[in-house]
Amino acid sequence: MKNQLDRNAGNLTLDDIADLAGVSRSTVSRVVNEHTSVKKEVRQRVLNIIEEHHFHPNAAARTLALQRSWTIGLILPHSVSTFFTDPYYPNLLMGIAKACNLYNFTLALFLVSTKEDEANVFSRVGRKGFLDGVIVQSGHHGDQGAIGKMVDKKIPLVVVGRPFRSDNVTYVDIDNINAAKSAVTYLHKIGCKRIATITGPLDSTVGIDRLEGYRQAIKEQNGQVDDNLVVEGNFTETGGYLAMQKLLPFQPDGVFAASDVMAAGAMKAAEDANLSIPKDVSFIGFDDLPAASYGSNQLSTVRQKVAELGQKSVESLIEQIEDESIAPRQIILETELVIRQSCTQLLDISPQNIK
Amino acid sequence: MKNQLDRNAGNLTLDDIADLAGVSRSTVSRVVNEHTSVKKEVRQRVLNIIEEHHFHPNAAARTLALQRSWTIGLILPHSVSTFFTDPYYPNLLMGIAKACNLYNFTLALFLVSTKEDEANVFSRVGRKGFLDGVIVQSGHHGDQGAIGKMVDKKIPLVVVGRPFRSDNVTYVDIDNINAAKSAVTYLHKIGCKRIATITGPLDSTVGIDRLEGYRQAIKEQNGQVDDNLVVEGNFTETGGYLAMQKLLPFQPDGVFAASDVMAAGAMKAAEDANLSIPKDVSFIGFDDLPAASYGSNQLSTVRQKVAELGQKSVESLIEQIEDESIAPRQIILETELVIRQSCTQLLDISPQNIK
DNA sequence: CTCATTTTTGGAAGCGCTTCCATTATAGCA
DNA sequence: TGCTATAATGGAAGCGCTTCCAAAAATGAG
Repeated sequence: MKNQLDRNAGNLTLDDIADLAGVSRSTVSRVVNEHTSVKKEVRQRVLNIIEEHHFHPNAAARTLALQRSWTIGLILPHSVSTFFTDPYYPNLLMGIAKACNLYNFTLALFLVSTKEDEANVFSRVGRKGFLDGVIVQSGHHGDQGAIGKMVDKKIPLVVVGRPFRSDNVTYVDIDNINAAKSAVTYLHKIGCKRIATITGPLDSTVGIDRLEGYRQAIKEQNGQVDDNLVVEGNFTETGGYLAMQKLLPFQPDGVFAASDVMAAGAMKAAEDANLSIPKDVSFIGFDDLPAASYGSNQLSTVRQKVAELGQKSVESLIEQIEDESIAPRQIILETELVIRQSCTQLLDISPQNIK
Repeated sequence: MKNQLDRNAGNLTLDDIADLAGVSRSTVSRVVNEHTSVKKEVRQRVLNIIEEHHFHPNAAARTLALQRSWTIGLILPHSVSTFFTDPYYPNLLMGIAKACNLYNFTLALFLVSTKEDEANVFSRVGRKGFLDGVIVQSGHHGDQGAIGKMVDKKIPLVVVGRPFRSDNVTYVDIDNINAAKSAVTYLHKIGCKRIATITGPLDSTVGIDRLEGYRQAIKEQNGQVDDNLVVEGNFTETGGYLAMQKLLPFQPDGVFAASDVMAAGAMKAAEDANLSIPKDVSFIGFDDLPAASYGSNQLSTVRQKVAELGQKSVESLIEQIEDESIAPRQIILETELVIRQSCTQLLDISPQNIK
C-alpha cells in the first residue's frame, strides 16, 4: 500500500485513505457518501485525512458502480452561421451551464454541423455510462432523427423549442404564435397600415410559428396577408439587411422581425435607404437582446427569457433522470412585449389597446 | 445470461455479445479495439452481432480500465457581461468543439462566474477518471489560482490567451502588442493626429497588451501618449458607446478599439454626436467579427482567427495527453490588418506605408 | 506424420468504487 | 451481570471493461 502511495502521489484511492485512517474501504466510502452509520469520531478522522490529501473519488469508478455520471449532454445542431452570430445560443448555454453548476452536474457540449458529426456524436451520446440525460436544441426537421433515437433508447431527454413531432417528448418553449401575434397587433394599433415581417427559416418551428402569429394578427385586423410583405430570413444580421432591401419597394410602414439580430440588420437597411425610424417605419424584433436597449433607435421587441429556458430544461431533465417514469410534458414560458423607440408611440396605452 | 439479456434489452455488455457470438469476452474486446490478432471470420461474426444489436461499450468501464476518458474540459471564467455579448466566446467555443469532434473527444464545458462556482468546478475537474485534460480561457488575474492548481495536479493544460504567469504553462495566443501597434500605426499613416484608444479591461493581459501596442505606436511616431485619449472599456457595445462619449470632448480623429463590439458602440456614439465616419473620425476595431463587414460603415479591424485559436489549443492539449513529458510551449497565431470603410483611405498603399 | 513455431483464444486479475450481508462492538434492559 | 436489540464495521461481490499470461489451435518444416 505504501508502495502504491509512493508510486503516484496525489492520486489516492479509497483504499489508501482507508489504510491511512486505519479503517476499511467500506467505511471510507460511507463517509464520502454521507451515510449516517459511521461513528462520529471515525467519520471525523477519515474526513480529516481526506481533506489533508485532497482526495477525490475516481469519477469513472463511481459512475461504473452507481450507473450515474452526473453529466448531461447538450446537443446544438447548429447551422454554423447563426451560432456565433445570434446571442440566443450563448444565452441558452449560459442558462443551462448555470443550472448545471447549481445542481452539480457537468455539461457535455456537442456542436453538430455535418452529417458526419451527427453520426459521430450520436454514437458517443448513445453509450451507457457516459451521460445521464440529454438536452437537444431543436426546431429543424433534421433533428427528428436524433430525437427519435434518444426516445427509442429511453435516454432521458428534454428538447428546447417545439420539435416537429412533439408527442411523447418533453420540451420547453415559449408560445411563439401568440408572442408574434401581440407584436404585430401592436404595430397595427399604432397605426401601421402595411406591416411586413422578416421570418426565421421556414423549415424550423420557430420560423413557422412566428409567421403564423403574424398571419393571425393581420387577419384578425381584417387584413389580407400580402405575400410581398413576407420575406424569409435566416436569423442573421446580414439576412435581415437583405430581407429589408427586398421589402423596401413595397413600402412597409411597420416591420416585425423574428429576431432582434435580423431587426438590427433591417433597421440598418432602412437607414441606408434614408428612411427615418420610427417616423417612416416602425420595427419590432424578437428576443430582447441586451444590445437592443441602448444607443439611438432602441429596438422594441418580444422579450423571451432564454436563460430561463435553459434552466428549466435542466431542471426538467434532472427530474426525469431521478424518476424515469415521469410522463412527457410541455413547459411554456411567458414572453413580454417591450416597446422602445423603434416604434411610433401609442398615445393611449390603456390595456385594451395593447393586447 | 439470457436472463440478463432480457432484463434490460438494448443494454448489452461485452459478455452478452461474447455469448451471442460464441466467443470469450476477451475476443470481443479485441474486436472492438481493433487488435489484429483475431481471426478474420471470427472478427466479422462479432462485428455483425455488434452492429445488429447497436452495441456500444460502456464508457465508464472503459475509462476505469484505461485511465482515459477522451473528454476534455473547457473552463470559461466569464465575467457574465461579455460572454453572451461578445462573439469572441462563441467563436472560440466553435473552434474547440469542432476540433473535439474531429479527434473524437468530448467537450465538458464549465462556465464559472462566482467564487462558489470556481470551488465547485475545480473539485470536479480535479477528480481522476473524469477529464483527460483542460483548456482554460485566461487573461484575468483571478485565473491564476485555477491554473496553478492544474499545474500542481499535473493535469494536462492549455491556456487560451497569455496568462499573467506564463512560465511552465502551455498557451495559445496572438501577438496582441504588435497587432495593436500595426492598427494604430495605420491610423497615423492615413493622417490621424489625435488617435484615441478604447482599451479592454486593464486587469486582463489582452487589455494590457493592446494598450501597450497603442503606446508603442504613438511613441514611435514621435507622439506623446495623451491620457485623455485613453479610456478603459469592458468589451461590451455599451461600454464602447460610453467610452466614446468620454472621448468626444477631446476630439479624436482616429480611434483604435480593442474589440469590434466596442468599436461598434463607439461608432454609434460618434454618429449620435453627428460626426461623420470616416471623414471626421476613423475607426479600427479588433477581432473581425462577421458583423463588421456589412452595411454602411464597414469596420476596419485586426483579424484574429479565434476558431483557429480554439483548434490549436485542442490539438496542443491532445499532444500533451498523449505524451505527458512534452514541455510547455507557446503557440502564437498570425493576425492581419483589414481595412474597410471606417478609415479614410490611404492613397499610397505601398508596403512600407502599412507597416 | 512428428515436433517446434506461430496464431488465436480463454481465463483471471485488476481498474476504484458501492453496497449487501455477516460479524463484532456497543448499548439497553431486566 | 447476562441477554437481546441496535449501532458500527469489515469482507466480498459486482459494476463492465482491458490485458497479461497460459493454453489450445493452426501452421510449417523436417
